[in-house]
Amino acid sequence: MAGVSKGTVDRVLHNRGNVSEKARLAVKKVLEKVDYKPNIHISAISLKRRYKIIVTTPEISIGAYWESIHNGIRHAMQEYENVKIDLQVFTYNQYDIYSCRQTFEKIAEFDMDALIIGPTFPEETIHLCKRMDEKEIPYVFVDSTIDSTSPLAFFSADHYVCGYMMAKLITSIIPSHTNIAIFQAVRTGDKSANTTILRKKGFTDFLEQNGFLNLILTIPFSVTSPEDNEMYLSRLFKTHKEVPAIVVLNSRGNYIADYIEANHIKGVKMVCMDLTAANVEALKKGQIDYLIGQEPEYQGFCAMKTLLEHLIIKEPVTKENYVQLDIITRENVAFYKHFGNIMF
Amino acid sequence: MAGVSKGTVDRVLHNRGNVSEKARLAVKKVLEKVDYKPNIHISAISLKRRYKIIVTTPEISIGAYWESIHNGIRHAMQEYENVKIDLQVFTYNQYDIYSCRQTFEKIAEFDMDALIIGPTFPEETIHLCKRMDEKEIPYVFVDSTIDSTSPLAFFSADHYVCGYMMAKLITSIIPSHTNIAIFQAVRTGDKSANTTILRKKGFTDFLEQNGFLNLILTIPFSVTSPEDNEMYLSRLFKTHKEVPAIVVLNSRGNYIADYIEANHIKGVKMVCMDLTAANVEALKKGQIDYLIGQEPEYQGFCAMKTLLEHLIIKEPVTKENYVQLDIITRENVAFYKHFGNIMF
DNA sequence: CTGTTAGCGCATTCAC
DNA sequence: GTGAATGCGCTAACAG
Repeated sequence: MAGVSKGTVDRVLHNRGNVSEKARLAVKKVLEKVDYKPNIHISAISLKRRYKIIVTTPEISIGAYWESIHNGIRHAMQEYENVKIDLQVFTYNQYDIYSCRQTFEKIAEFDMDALIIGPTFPEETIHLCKRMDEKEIPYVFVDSTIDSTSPLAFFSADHYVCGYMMAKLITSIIPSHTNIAIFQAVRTGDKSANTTILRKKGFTDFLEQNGFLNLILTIPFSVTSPEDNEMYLSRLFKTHKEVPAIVVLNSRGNYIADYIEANHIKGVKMVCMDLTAANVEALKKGQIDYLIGQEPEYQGFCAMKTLLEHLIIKEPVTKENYVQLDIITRENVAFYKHFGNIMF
Repeated sequence: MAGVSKGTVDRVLHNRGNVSEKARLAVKKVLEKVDYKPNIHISAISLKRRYKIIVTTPEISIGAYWESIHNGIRHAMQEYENVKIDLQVFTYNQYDIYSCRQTFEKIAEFDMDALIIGPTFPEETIHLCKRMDEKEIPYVFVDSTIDSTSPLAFFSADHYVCGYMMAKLITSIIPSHTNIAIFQAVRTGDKSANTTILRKKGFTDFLEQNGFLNLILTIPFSVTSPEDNEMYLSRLFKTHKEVPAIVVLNSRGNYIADYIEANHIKGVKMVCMDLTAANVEALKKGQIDYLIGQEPEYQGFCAMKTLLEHLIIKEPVTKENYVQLDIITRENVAFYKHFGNIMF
């Protein structure tokens, strides 16, 4: 249509240069007119290039939160099976800041085309991102985003709203005088995860803004040395004659639910995070009343998909992407497929 | 690998016959070994065939439920842009059984490769499906499914559970003695929609099973002649000194919310269905407390996607597909993209 | 600076 | 029954 060959069109499409201004304009005009959209799948089959992509997140345990994110990532790779991807995964211990630091240092040395980061500690992440910025390697965040970085995009829940909703839900099912115990994970290196901080803020803001006067008990919670939890828990249930309501700000609510069941404590209302296998079980048994889901598969899926689309056909992407905060009860949990539901 | 040419492999893949048993087995064996998966996108580009697909649903109004389903259908077509599809849409008046009957009669006469049905009236739908079965034309349901038919698949919420959840939600935010008014749509021809019946059953079952003794007022609700609603509504709020809680079993909760606002009635708790533009607005304003979402875009998307995959690469599909029942509040509504979220 | 050619995985057509 | 040839939209290597 523009009176030039495929080769020239291709050069225009990918700004490869070596095209006369006249030909370039002619081609551009036609592309505009026919509203040309490249087909990424077809592109991919003919593309010889291999992409090296690195993924770094907290360690993956089966049936837990981060496994879902990785599932989503793999799922995107399946959908773009024609794209030749070399994937490398580096996990770190999310409860140990030194583990994170070490892993990130190592990653920074590698060569790659893009990076997916599941961040926990802000400073370490910022440091890694700086290195990527220097090398102009695009990176995207999943689970949460970190200030002072410039990712290509992020896919995260709004953790402030998340905490806010947890407060709304727990207060909707307990008497106004009931104490509320909030559990948050302790981490070596004394840094809280950025997500926990935001959730806690949202939680207390809700109570304040809506005039709730429940006594709030903040309780540390160790994933690495569970024996400490026993102490806190027994103290919690002994010192207060009336059982408190419980909110767990990380995905390990099932630990608390198990303690409560093992000790035959009755009447505890619980709101927890994430559809881990163990949490879902506790929800079904009625130990947990509400779970908040944050679409981890979808996050991983979108992260990888966005990256691939950016690498293959340039096109600008939406940078800020907040995922759904699903309110799950024992009634609707069965419909939240641990793996499905990716459109867009 | 099997010592035959591409042509023979293709014949085996598509059961086109004209292949010796020996060659067929050799190819099958190799396909098995390499775990061959056809790539539907690449298939589609080389496929000469055009597919004629008909969609029939209730009429579409902007910002309303059925528009979302159609959006999802179109979205699937975009994702499979290489597939040559001739789409024809026939809508009927969902509040008029005769309109439905007439539309379905017309459709039954047409020739097509596949059909997507958004059903309302069981008998009319069964009749249409019988005709399709005779001609061996595959059809899939969206929104709800109908007994005594044999669709290729259906994508629907579990409407019984939906009603059950609405009961749980409304009772969680009202005092135990509050009356509950249930609105359900009236339809000419005196047939209720199948979805309404199921939701109502779920609703009353929840109350019964959990010992709730609230007085239930069932109120008819006309979408076609709204002037009748005024009468019912004013009577409702006059005869009962204490304002009742309200549950609307169809997607038009905003009508009631508007009445309540226009008449300055305070303190009404509401649980309604579907993220229509008007309902979302009422939710944000605080008129509605909970909305139940049923992923209409996703339903439409999956329906079309399933059909295409069935038409192009045969492979068996999952027949029964229950979608998420999302619990939406003013806090999390912003994250439910009216258009996104399609994986798998 | 430009056009030609080959090839990606797949379907189709036609001659053997 | 079978294989070879052609083409879908696209990238890439190369010859001019």
